[in-house]
Amino acid sequence: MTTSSSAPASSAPPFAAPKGVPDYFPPTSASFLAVRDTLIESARRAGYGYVELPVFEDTALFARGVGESTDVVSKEMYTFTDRGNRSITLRPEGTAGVMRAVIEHGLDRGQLPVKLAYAGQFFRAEQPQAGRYRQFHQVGVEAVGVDDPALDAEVIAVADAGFRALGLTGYRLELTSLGDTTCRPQYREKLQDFLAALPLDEETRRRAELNPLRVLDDKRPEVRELVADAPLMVDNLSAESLAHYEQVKGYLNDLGVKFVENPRMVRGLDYYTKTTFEFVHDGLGAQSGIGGGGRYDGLMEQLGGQPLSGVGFGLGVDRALLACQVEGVSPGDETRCDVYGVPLGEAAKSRLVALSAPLRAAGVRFDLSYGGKGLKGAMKGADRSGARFALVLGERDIEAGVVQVKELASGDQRPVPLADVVISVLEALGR
RNA sequence: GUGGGUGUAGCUCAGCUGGCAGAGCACUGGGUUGUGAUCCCAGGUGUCGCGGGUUCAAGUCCCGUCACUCACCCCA
Repeated sequence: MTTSSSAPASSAPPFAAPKGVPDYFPPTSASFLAVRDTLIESARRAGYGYVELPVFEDTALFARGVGESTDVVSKEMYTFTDRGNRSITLRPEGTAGVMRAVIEHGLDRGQLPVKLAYAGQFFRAEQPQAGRYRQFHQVGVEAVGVDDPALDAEVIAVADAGFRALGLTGYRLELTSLGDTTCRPQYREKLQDFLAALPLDEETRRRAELNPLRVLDDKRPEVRELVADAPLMVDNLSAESLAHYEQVKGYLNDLGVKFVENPRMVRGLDYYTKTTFEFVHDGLGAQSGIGGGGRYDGLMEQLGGQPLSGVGFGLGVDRALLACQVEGVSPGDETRCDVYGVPLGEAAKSRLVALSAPLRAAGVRFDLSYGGKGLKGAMKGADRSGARFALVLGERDIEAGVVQVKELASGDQRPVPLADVVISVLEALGR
């Protein structure tokens, strides 16, 4: 690397990442990958097949699927017009896109349920905050086509197992039911009547009109007190929804998944029905939800497909990673390489470069010192790489047909024949 | 969109009521010519976010501005 001395030192970098988007780089990026992969693996173990879907879709898909009146659609979408004059939106959530793909490719015409998992980034133009980014990452699953409470429980268990596999313990699962198309409208009216009689401020009154459930979840103590006696959805469920809810709880007990009921839980997306849940972690600040989901029985039909039920979740990779950091667990924590090459001179360098191919092919994570650093600098590189062994090679070694294998932690060093390097290294690593 | 907090070295941050730019980590070179981490020595570490004002004198006080951040709202 050459340094340019012509440009004056400047305090501000020439470019900064757009507002509210995270950069992940080593060593944190290793944990990020591990979190994402661990959560996907949990879904894979339950028979969910991976789907890779586009990051942008027709704007109308989200407007119709997520709901026009939601905050997400009304003010948080990244929407633009493409060169064909189509309105395009960067996906703010995952379920609508999966449903679109299921319908478009007729995945629901085979055996049901269709069980799919996805991972990727999502976009919402919100004010950034701890754990809330404008580009964030989720792992999600959707199970479409079977209205079985055991499936609700499975989805929840998959999320729980994923978090547990990460080593997380400081979270809880909150559960409730939002009812169905018969009982929810009735309850909503009942709740609005109750709220209308309360001395609420203008802002809250407006919210009561738009989404009365949300008022129940207000953080202000004085409001909480006012709504303490408000009617609750769980007390006004239809017979069918109530039975469904009870069975979900029963299956969760069978699965050994602990939960607490929170009848005041709010979901920001319109499509949820019946079972809804959220994984909450204390210690993340205000954005405490590390995952959430539920059942969405009207969504497929709403998007022009068959009237099939569905249930799924979205788990926040960024927030799960934060939770890991808060709890002091570091998934994916490993050194950068196993073995590090230290060449002395050009001849040795070309020998080590040549060796890197067979070593890596044998599964050894191998790096070497570039740039002609000299022994001291190259050894320093070996140390910083976290490698267990250094391969030191100089003129004397080449003449003798050997390479020095040095264990960095102990300082022990021994020559091995150059011809047997790969085998010797594998042996030294205990493989 | 609305509030609070913070902007000093690559990173984490000191710097009291105005008076010469600081520490640790990291980085580079050296301390036996073929050995790192430890130890010692030397060294870049800098528009003190930016602009204006007050003052003999501003990192410090005032105004503006931008950025970051936390929170409201909302949510993964």
